[in-house]
Amino acid sequence: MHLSLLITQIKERRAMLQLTQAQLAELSGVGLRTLKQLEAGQANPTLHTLAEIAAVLGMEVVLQVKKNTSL
Amino acid sequence: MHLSLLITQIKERRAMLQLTQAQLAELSGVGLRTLKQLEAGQANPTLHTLAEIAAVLGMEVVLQVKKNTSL
DNA sequence: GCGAAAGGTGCATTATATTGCTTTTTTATA
DNA sequence: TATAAAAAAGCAATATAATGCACCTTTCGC
Repeated sequence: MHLSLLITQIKERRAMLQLTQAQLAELSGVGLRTLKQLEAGQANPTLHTLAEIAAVLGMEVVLQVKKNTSL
Repeated sequence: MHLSLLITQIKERRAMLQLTQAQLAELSGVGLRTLKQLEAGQANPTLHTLAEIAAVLGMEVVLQVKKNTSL
């Protein structure tokens, strides 16, 4: 998994929308401390938390089938 | 967010690969109880748990930009 | 109908995600 | 450079995800 990619996407998207961490936290209903930890890569967020943040950023969490399946 | 959609995808994918919950739990390293709760819709899994399960199923968790952005 | 396999659920414990508060560090701007 | 805004980090409390175990229900073969 690429948590770092998700984090990058969130940070870039937030910057694009010109939102501060505090604003995104407020809009998403997620605690500021939680958002900070997530962006700092110091978190293993729940699906709910990730989805709430993503929603405000105009994104959604999806499961995508990978090209090269090992099983 | 559509937790139900993610759940459906996981269950269908597992069925497609002809894996039992016990087998998927074993392969992903996730507790059987955890997987059961997830498939039963009684869970708010962490990104790590979801990703581990998805990986075994040949899928990955991604953030997708939605068409209709409200902000 | 019986029995086995798979799936679902109650209960309790442990690990950890979430949170607020405070302080420190970084960034940007006058 | 000052200084204000934003971000990062330490600390501690609370909520809850993850887990195992036991037990019940469903499904499906014989």
